Amino acid sequence: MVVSDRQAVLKIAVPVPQQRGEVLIYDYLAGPAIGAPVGSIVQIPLGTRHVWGLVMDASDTSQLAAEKLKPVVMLADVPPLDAQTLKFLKQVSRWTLAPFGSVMRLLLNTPEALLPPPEQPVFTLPEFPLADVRLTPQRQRVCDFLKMVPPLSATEIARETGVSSGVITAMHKSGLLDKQMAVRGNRAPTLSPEQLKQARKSFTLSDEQQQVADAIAAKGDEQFSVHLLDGVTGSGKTEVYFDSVARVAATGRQVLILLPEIALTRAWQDRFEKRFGFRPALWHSSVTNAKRRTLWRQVAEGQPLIVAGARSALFLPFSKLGLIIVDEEHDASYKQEDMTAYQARDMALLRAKISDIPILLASATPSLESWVNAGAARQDEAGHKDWHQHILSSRFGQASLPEVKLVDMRLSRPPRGHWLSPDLQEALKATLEAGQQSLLFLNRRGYAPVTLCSSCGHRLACHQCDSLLVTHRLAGRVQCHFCGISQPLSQQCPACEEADSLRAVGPGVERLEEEVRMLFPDAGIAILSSDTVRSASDAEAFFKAVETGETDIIIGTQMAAKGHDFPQLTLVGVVDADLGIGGGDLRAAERTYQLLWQVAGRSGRAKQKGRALIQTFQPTHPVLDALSKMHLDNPVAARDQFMQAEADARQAAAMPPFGRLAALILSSRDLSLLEAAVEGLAAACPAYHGVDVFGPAPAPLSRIRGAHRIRFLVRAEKTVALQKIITEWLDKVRLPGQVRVVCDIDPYSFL
DNA sequence: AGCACGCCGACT
DNA sequence: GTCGGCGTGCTC
Repeated sequence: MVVSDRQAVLKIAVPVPQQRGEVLIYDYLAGPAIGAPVGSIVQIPLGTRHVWGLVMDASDTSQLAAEKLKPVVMLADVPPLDAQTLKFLKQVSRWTLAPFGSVMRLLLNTPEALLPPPEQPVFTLPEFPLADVRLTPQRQRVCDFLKMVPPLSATEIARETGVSSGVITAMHKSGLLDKQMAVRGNRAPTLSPEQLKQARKSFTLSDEQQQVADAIAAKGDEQFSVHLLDGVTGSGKTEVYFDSVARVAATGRQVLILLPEIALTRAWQDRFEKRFGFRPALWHSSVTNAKRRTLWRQVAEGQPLIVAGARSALFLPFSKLGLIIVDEEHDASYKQEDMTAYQARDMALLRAKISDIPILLASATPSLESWVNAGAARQDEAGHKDWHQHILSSRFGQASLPEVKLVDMRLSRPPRGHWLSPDLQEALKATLEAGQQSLLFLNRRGYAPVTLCSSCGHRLACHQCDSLLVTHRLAGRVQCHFCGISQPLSQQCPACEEADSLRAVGPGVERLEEEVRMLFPDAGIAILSSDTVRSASDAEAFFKAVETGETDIIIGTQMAAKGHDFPQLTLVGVVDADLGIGGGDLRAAERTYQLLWQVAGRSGRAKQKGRALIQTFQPTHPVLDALSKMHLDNPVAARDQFMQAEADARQAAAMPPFGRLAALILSSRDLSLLEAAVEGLAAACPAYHGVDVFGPAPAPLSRIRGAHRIRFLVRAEKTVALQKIITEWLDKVRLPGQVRVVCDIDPYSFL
């Protein structure tokens, strides 16, 4: 059809998860959005519902008949996305092979931000005040206050005058106040000129920190560059990147600081506030709706802001972005593995490249990818020209790196059913007697990872997953760690029905606590795991007990490894260093190294010297050898030696970052249908030079929540257009509706 | 992703 | 005879 106005038809991207890596565009009559520029967010009818879409183009024609076109419902009450943000969304979609509609949803996840602000009740003094009503001092204060200010909400009046909000409602009821409905503007502060000036005030850094900060500044803030800020734990990386944050924020541009969700703790925020004198804008899963709405709109409007957020903050509609920081850049939680699989660190690099701004990657244990890209590896081709590596090799202040000792469990073996070697017991005792704190690290939740029947040998397993049930004594249940299903603990074997025959096998943190309590009955012992510390208030209580010295020994899972500062902690005991090393995981060694380094780094962060005892059955393994050299004169050299060996192995196997990898996971509840689909896909398998397809094989968890999963792995040379090959491959076959395919570019889970 | 349409089992 | 299970396919 043809219409008269040049912009009467809008080409709108719809939030429908179709078209792998491409934009699905439908035509709409512009209606109220006539003249809306590209990037505008509009509400449109789609089927029977209303959804938010993105204007991609305007036109006077449509291929479709006029009666098929529906009009746009409304234009969002926010500025259109700029060209850079649109380009970012498109490229994320093309890179991850996620449909553009799914990527769009990541950005449009805060629908309440798109509507005009809701009306709120506000209160004013009536024109003709009642003379005969008695005014209590509180009421008098409210009246005096309202004479000087515009209409305000009950909460605001209450806050400013120090009365309870009940006073205000009561005053309204008795006719002392008038109530009206009004739209309140954004009252939450962005960065004021005052604060921007404050951000720029000088802050004392150590010589080494200042040198690095200056080197980063010397590269300029006006174009794309990547800085790998590679500093040992406790070296003050945070303060160094705050220097860049301050410089860029002072120009009025927006700054994004990405942190693993778990690292967005009070401690980090306190550090921020200490440096800047104000708090950053926070973005993570538990930020309230009202705050999300405000922040989203401020970001879209281009107001000056420093946003600290988890990986989802990358999809805020920044319009004046000047700098990105990725803290703990090696952290595996930047990798999202479900529906829309993406690696936030890599997408942050993409965002910085598109916006032509600097990006800082900070870590004490950089990922092999970043380490190689920054040119730290000894290889023929140097790192990328835009990348720069900055090393902070000493701890800040009087702190030094902990002394690391390996405990050879073949020689120093604890009795059966116990997990602490005599050496570690001795160290715990000494630390306790010195009035200092210890952390025992065991990356296993619950009481025991395996429960088996001593009569028939049956192992308790999940009905709907390919996994074993974990005994949790504190909760009195056995639980599947993949689907979350649980059942009460029972003493009867479900297979042979023998009574009292189930035995817990292997250690979990709860069982370790039992052992420690037996050894040190008077010590304060606390478990730090996702089961024992669930909420912010749990965390508050936990850290308080550590701070006051009520806790002597912390028994922790992964949760204990990240970001927390325990000044009185001088001993770290790694109960089983071999846990993560086995298996066929590409990154197993790298990840174990990173995790154990971070854990060991919890020790001795203040004045007292710390140490770490690492229990292992394979003390000659490169990971453990490198860790044992942590405290030597040049910890970076020991680390680099390990990284180089890892890099060599990856290069020999042409694996990332030297080659490219993608996983295709097909899943279905119907196994025979799945197998047929897999067979069809295998038959259409691409055959190119420099491309290998492995599989089909059962996926890492061959069954989750009752869905069977089969996986193909595609490995390709670095120069190969991997996404194109996969798209063509999937286009060749038609899959039945019950079989789902998920692409994961650069997958992290193998096993 | 939603949501309606559509074709087969246990109930007022 | 209907209510409702979720398989299939469409949404400008």
